[in-house]
Amino acid sequence: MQFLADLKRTHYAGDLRAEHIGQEVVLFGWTHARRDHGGVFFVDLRDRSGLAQITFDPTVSADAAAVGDRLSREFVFGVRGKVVARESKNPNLATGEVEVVAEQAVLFNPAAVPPFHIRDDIDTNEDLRLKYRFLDLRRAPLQQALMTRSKVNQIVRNYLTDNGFIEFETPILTKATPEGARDYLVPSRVHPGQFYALPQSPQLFKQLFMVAGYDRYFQICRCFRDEDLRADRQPEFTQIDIEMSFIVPEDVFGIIEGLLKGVFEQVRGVQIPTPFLRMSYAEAMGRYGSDKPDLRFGLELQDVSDLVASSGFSVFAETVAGGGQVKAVVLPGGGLSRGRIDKLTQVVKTYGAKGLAYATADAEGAWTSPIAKFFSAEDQAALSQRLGMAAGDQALFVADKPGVVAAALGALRQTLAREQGLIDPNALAFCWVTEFPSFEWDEKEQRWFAMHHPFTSPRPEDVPLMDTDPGQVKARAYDVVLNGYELGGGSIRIHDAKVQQKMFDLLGMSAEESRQKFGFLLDALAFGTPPHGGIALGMDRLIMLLIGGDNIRDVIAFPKTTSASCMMTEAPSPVSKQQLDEVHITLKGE
RNA sequence: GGAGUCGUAGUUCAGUCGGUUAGAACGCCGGCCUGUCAAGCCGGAGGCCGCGGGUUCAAGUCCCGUCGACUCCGCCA
Repeated sequence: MQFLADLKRTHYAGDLRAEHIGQEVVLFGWTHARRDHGGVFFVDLRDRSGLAQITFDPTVSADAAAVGDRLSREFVFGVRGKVVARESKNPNLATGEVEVVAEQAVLFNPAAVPPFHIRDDIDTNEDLRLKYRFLDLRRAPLQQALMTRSKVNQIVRNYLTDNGFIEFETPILTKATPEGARDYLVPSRVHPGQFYALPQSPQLFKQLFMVAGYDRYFQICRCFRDEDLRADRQPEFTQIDIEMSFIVPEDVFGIIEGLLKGVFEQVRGVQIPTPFLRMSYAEAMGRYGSDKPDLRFGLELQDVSDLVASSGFSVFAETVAGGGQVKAVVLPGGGLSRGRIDKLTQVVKTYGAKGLAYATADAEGAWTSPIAKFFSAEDQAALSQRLGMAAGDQALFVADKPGVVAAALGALRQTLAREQGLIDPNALAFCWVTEFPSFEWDEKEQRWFAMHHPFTSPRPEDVPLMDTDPGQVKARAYDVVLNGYELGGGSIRIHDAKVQQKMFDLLGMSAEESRQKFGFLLDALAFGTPPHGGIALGMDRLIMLLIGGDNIRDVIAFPKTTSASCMMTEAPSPVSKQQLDEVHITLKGE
């Protein structure tokens, strides 16, 4: 009987249990560890399901033992044998009640000594693990992340298909877009000097599916943005992309809530309550200093601008007089040392704050604080009361422009919560953030930019404001947020060619320019476009949050480093002169 | 583009005030061992101290630059 041809795998190693005792099994896998006692010896066979202990006993099979004797770390082998109960059980192993006594074995392939230990609790530098990603991927945590990812793909497809969505593909080689993220460009060989771009998202294509009448579209698609990386951002990432016709935002919310409910139930076995909390952008920024608020803890931002406007503390008074804000976060129980506050001051400074004022209240609301001398006893009591401070509570203040106050205190809030252990690791705090401004003013370029994208519909009642006060226009846009991460975002789109043209005008795009860049869209809007809208969810972030991780590299099989390189393939890399010639490119300085 | 942290054996780290031959654990190689669980015991090999300059009688250690990894700011419609 030959392995592979006659002897097929009967089980995965990690699935063996007491119920299999007495059965003959065939296992294939890698040598995880080996414990040799001179006579009988043990080899842990590892496959994608886990480990099983193989016992090689020369008195059972000398041939099998001879094969087993050659096994070293990561050698690939197969074994046939009987499952037996162990003499001494291992409660730390899922298969710890049983072992397989080898009767026949085959060495398929030896292995070089791996550059790092292939173990679950590895502490090796990530760059080395990325260089040998195929070894890192043998580890259970990564295998589980990728298998979870596969499962989510299937749940999403089933759910959306069951709800009448149709899955389509859209081009990867497409047209460069003037707004938004930096494009990855692909030179054209056939058209010298011209370029395709990789899609930042299939935005316009999915809208055109609506124009074409397909009504409900989805795609699990790769998107590309040539911007700097973060722990939750890769240059190529995967979106669950959705678009629907004849809808209002609530329809999108319902579909997404049902989708996420199903995913968390089937993957984590938890019930998440729906509908999710809805919160305006203004409220999110005001209370949490973020458009993606982490609602797993309190520490809300509180405005004291009116109470300090006429105080003797000129930093606060002048900030308010200049149109700024003074806001505070209160840490119940306080106890932050001077050294801790210095560290937190560094945190807020990275967001542009000039400093961090602080005060500890007593039972009467009187302060112990370097700035206490600037406030009367009445002022101190009034501020303590406004902030709801009990004895010993510590307030941390930032005074600045609203944007700086929000960013600084928002980050401070997050840092404090983490350091003080205020976050329940099992909590899942979903919410929708709505009513985003349509436009933000760019000081440097002295023009309006679309906060979401230029195809986002303003609220109908705000359309006239586009002419008079663009900063006040609210968009029919929405983000779904989980634990402080933006899980996805979308909007109701413009389906009126006149409004779309108005949008391009406002963004400073001439008629010729808009026609050249988006002529096909303007054409489409003229040919019977239904009201429509949609959303895209970040698949990588979703998986990361599902497994309780904090870095999307851990849920991507072959991720890139923060400098957008692949340590394994060494991409990007130089190309030959001939390849450059074919696409009509001359390198600078050559 | 900017800030911070890190870079010493295959891996994870230590290395004092700049001073003799750069250490430990794990891994690796050899030997012993019949019930281990990352087995154990004995022995051995293994170093471009990221790279380049500088200061010094002397640099893993101090200074400057550079490369790479990570985290963050800017950026990410």
